[in-house]
Amino acid sequence: MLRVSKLTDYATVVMGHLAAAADRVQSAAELAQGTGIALPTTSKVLKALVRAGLLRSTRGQGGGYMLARPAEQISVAQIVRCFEGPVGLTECGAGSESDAGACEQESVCSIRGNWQRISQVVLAALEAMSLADMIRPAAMPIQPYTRPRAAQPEPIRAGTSP
Amino acid sequence: MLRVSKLTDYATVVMGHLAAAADRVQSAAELAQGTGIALPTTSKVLKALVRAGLLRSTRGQGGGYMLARPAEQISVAQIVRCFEGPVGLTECGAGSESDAGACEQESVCSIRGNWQRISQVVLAALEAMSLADMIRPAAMPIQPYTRPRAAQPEPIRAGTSP
DNA sequence: TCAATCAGGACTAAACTGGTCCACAAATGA
DNA sequence: TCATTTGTGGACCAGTTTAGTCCTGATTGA
Repeated sequence: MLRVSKLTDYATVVMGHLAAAADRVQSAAELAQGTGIALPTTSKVLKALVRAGLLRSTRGQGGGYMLARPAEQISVAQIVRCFEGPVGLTECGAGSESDAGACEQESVCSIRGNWQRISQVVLAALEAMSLADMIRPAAMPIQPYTRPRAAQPEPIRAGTSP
Repeated sequence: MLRVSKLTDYATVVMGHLAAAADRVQSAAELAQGTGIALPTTSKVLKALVRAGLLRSTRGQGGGYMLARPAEQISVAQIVRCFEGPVGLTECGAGSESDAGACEQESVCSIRGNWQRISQVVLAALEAMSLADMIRPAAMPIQPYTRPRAAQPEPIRAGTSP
């Protein structure tokens, strides 16, 4: 798939919703209704975003969630990382100390370094886009895409209701 | 994860192995041994690559696999697409005619267009790198990555044995 | 004809994801 | 002080996906 998980997708939508009314505290219920995402799921997403420091929450009556900082200072990469962990297209070296020695095909593994570079480009794209850009119709601070050859993938999605 | 599947990963390794000895037919067993990937799995990967037109196979004694065209003319995007389907980070609009109407949050869904652009950058990175580049130590025809701010993800991987 | 080799697909086990729910903690206002 | 509102943390489950294996058949060359 090379997809971002649904929760990540939801997160961008929820964050977008919060960014659109940046100075107002909104409760999980409000956000759930506003985005069309089920309340328990919205809640789950919100909790993760708070833990990651992207949102601030207040409890009690009149409580709810707010962006922890201006939308311009929140990158899509930060949101993605919060649900997907460190961004990288392959998992070589990312963890498993016990695996040491598993990847012995030195001869072939120049491939690894190149995968890393590809991942960095992906990461750069995610870093370059802020939440503020995201809620603007077609803002895009990253370099344009030049179509390489023939037929290409169809559009994609974000923000579907569950 | 924002990961490519293991099969995709294996595929780049196997293709790399074939590219390294481009004029020689190699059997599945040979490749399995050469890459350290289990034979049945190697075989599965090879079949998929043939079906996608990236490899040519010959049966019978002395049979095996070869690149369908020079490594310079095979992009990483083609390999990825063979296992992951159309590249796109979110699934909005990718299919499900029955879902029409599910994504009604028009207000928020400028987000969707922006996800599409991010996906295009990813795709461009994958298109830009050929299999030939991939087996060269650090070749990288795509623009360098400029580190955005503080701490960042660790390295990644490709080509681990199963 | 026989052995080597690929082709296609079924199948299983494990892992992951999405989604729900519950018991608890904190804030607020009466 | 107490009831109510709201977030917190974690457990849990069902469905899906993924990785990996295996089997049966087709093709080819010796």
